[in-house]
Amino acid sequence: MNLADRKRQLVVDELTEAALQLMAVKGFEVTTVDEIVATAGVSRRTFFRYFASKEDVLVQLLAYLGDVMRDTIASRPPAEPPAVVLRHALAEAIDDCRDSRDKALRVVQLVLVTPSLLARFLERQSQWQTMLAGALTARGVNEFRADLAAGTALAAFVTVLRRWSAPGSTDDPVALLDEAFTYLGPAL
Amino acid sequence: MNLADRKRQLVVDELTEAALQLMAVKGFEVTTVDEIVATAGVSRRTFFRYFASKEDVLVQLLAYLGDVMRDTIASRPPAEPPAVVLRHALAEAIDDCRDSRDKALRVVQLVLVTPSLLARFLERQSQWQTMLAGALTARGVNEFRADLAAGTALAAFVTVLRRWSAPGSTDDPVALLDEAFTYLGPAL
DNA sequence: CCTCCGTTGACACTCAGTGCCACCGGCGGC
DNA sequence: GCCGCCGGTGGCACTGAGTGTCAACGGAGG
Repeated sequence: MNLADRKRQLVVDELTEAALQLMAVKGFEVTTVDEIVATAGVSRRTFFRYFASKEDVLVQLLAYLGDVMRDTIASRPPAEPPAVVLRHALAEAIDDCRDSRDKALRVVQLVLVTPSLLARFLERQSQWQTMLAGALTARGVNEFRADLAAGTALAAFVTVLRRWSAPGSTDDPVALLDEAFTYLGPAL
Repeated sequence: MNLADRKRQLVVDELTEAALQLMAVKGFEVTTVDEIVATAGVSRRTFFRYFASKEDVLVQLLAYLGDVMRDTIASRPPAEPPAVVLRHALAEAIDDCRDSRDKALRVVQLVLVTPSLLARFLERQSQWQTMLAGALTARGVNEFRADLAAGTALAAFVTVLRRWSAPGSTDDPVALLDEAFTYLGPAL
C-alpha cells in the first residue's frame, strides 16, 4: 500500500470517525459538514472529494457489505440452489456486522432511525438487488424470479438488521436470518 | 369540498403538472424549483408550503397508493390468510396505476430512473411496510413474520413496477403480480 | 535541483430549504 | 357598511449542501 494511499485512508478514517461521533450525539440533520471537517481538521472542500454527500459518509461505511455478498456468491458452487446462495451471502454480511459490533451497530441504528439516511441506504440496497439478481440469472435463474428472489432476500436483510439494532435486543442476527429463510427460502 | 380546499387543490395540481412536465423533458436534477414555480405561477415560498422537498412533488403523487393498500386491507375479511390480504392490497394499488396509465407511468419511470427520487420513494415504501406489518399483526400474525411478509410483498411490488414501466413492456401489471405471488405467496 | 502530478485549501457560486414579517382577501360580529 | 380575525401568499434574508476553479504545497522521479 502506497504512502499516498495510506494518507487518503487516514483522511477517510478521520472524517468518518468525526461524523459518526458527532451524529451519534447530536443527530444527523443538525450536524453540519462544517462541524465534521473542523473536528477532522480538513477543509470543507476535501470532505466532498471523499464523499458525494453528507449521507454518504455513513452509507459508505456499509458499502463493503455489498462486496462481501458479491464475493460470497462467487465462492459458492455454481449448482447450489438460489435460496442457499442468497442465505450464505446475507449471512456473511450480517456476520461481518456482528463481528464489528461496536461500530456497525452505531451506524445501523443511526441509518435506520434517520429518514434521509434510510432513503440513501435503501437506494444503495437497490443496487445490491440488481447485483444479486444478476448473479442469479448468471446461474440460470429466470430474470423475473431472480429480481423477486433478490428483493425478498434483501427485505429479510433489513428486517433482521432492524431487529438486531433495536434497543434491548438480545437476538443473534444470524439466527434471525436463518429463521427468516426458514419461511422464505422455499419460495426462492 | 370547501372553496379554500379547492383553491389549495388547484395550486397542488398546477405545481405537480409543471414539475412533471419539466422533469420529464429535462430530467429531475437539472430542473430547479424556481423553474417549476415560474411555470406554475406561484412563489417559491408557496412551493415549500405544499411539498417538503423537490422530491416530494413526485413522491406525493404515489402517496395515495399507501391509502389504497390500507383501505383494501380494512375491507378484507379478518380470517383471510395474510398472503391473500397482501395480494389484494397490492393488486388494488397496481390496478390504480394501470387505470391512470398516462400519468402514473410517467411518474414511475421518472422515479425509478432517478437515484434521489428512488431513494425517497423507497423511504416512503418502508413506511408502507410498517403499516402493512401492523395490519398483519392486528390479524394475529407473529411480528417478525409480519415484517418479513410485508417487506417481501413490497419487494414484489417494486419489481412489478419496474417491469411494467420498462420501455417496450407489454406485460399486464396485475398478471405480473399474480405470477410473483404464485412463487412468494406460500411463504407468507 | 527541477519538474510533474496528485492532493489540498480557499473562494465564489448555485440551489434547496426555512424563518420571519407584511400583505391581501374572505368571513363573521357589531 | 365597518372592523377584527385568519388562512394563504409573496418577499426577503439566511443557513447549509454541493460544485467549479485556481493557486499553492509536497512527494516521486529524472
